[in-house]
Amino acid sequence: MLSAAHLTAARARLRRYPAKHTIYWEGEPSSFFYQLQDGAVRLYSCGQRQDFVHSLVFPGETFGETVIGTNPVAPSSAEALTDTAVWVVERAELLEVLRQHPDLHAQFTRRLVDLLCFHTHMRSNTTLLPAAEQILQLVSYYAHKMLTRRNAGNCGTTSAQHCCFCERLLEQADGYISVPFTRQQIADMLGLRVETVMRTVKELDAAGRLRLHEHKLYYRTAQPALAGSAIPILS
Amino acid sequence: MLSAAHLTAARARLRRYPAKHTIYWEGEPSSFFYQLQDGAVRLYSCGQRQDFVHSLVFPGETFGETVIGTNPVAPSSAEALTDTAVWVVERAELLEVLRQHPDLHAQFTRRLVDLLCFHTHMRSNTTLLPAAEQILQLVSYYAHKMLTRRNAGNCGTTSAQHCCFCERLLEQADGYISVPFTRQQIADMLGLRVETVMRTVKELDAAGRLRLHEHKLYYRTAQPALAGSAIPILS
DNA sequence: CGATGTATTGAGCCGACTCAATTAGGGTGG
DNA sequence: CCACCCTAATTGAGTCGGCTCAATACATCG
Repeated sequence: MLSAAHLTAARARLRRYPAKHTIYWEGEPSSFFYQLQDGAVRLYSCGQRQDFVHSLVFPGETFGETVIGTNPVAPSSAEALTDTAVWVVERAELLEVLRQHPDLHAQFTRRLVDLLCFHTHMRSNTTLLPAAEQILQLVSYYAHKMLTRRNAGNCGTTSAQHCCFCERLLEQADGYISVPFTRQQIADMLGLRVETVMRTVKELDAAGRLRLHEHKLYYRTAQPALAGSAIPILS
Repeated sequence: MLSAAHLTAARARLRRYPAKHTIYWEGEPSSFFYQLQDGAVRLYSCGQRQDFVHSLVFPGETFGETVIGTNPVAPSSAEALTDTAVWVVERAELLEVLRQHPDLHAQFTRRLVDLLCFHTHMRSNTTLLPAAEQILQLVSYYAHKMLTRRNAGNCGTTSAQHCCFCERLLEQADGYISVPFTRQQIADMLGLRVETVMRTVKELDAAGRLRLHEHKLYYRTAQPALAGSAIPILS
């Protein structure tokens, strides 16, 4: 994440996109780097029968990092899920700022490493785990990510950085949080079908690994609080 | 790839491993960065029923890049496929050398971007494409990679950097090259089963998209040379 | 030649997908 | 508050690609 000073140094422009607007298409030459200020973005690939969502981007996170490669081509499309505000940085400016600020470059590199680990992990999950485990891991990953945002105060209506997902993530008293994704979104992130997610989630509920209540999905982030004990929410 | 000077600056040690030796395990804290000098390495994850191979590493390529993250944990296991020689660099040394050499850091970052693009692409392929297309794309990717190595003279018995795969990759006069992978290796890289690869490859042969001859697999890297025309091998 | 590893093939199973229909929840204009 | 609309949630029946299991054929190497 670039600080305000870095954004200024890189001549970043704040652009606003309406919901469903495509910021760039997979396969086209990349020219820009992005940092989401407000809203939500999905990175995805189109298929004949379905879309595959590589990841969701939350405010404060960057995307389009691959622009710093030589002769870069977008490996995915980017679409605004809600009305969004995005800092847009030109490739050359980004390269220059990274050159001028070694610490930022190091931080940028760590972001790449995180992305790489995420995709590596998801890739082996897809191959090696049954649908139920994949769903749990996905929900767990995003739940922790959103809780961290929430706890850092980066979210909510008082912050400049709104995120429809984090805001909809309601913590329950008993250590469960509501999962702010639709079945379709979960399916798209795993390459599964809505119906499969539907049925698998019902099984997970029956097995006590998730909870279903009034069509909403709940995930346990912490052990149920026992009387008198104070167990912090995992982050 | 680090030059000899960089390796020296980073106090890299050349270590040799026998075939089938595991260099590190998925899940354990990472302490080192590696650059393959000689041999071949596979990065993989173990599953209950099968292994999943994230990628193959050839001489001159690096692996374990994720060690530069904060609190790094290996996202995959690394195993020597043949007898290998590997330059091993301590995390702290790598960080220091990258700090001292901005150009190297930039190059390192581009390597991460390449890896990210590769995994992103493979991930959408897994979800969106049928087995036949996945096999073609995989073979195409590695064929080009190995041909590039070959053409750059980094391979062969006269070079210090041997690679059992590149050496086995024989070019035919008609623009076909032999694919140096076993069906099992292809299956592991795609998360498929040997039998599935077997059957799909036969279909691809029938469809003229691949060629099977005496149990060996051939991939067309260039158009069949017409009389009098000089079509270069794609790289 | 025997051992070991890879290639092949066939039969049957199964999880995930396809297709189609129905129900529920939320938001909007009247 | 109600009719209407649209998205999301559900459910059932049937299909299919890829997997499982088992057996056989090749190939290479000591």
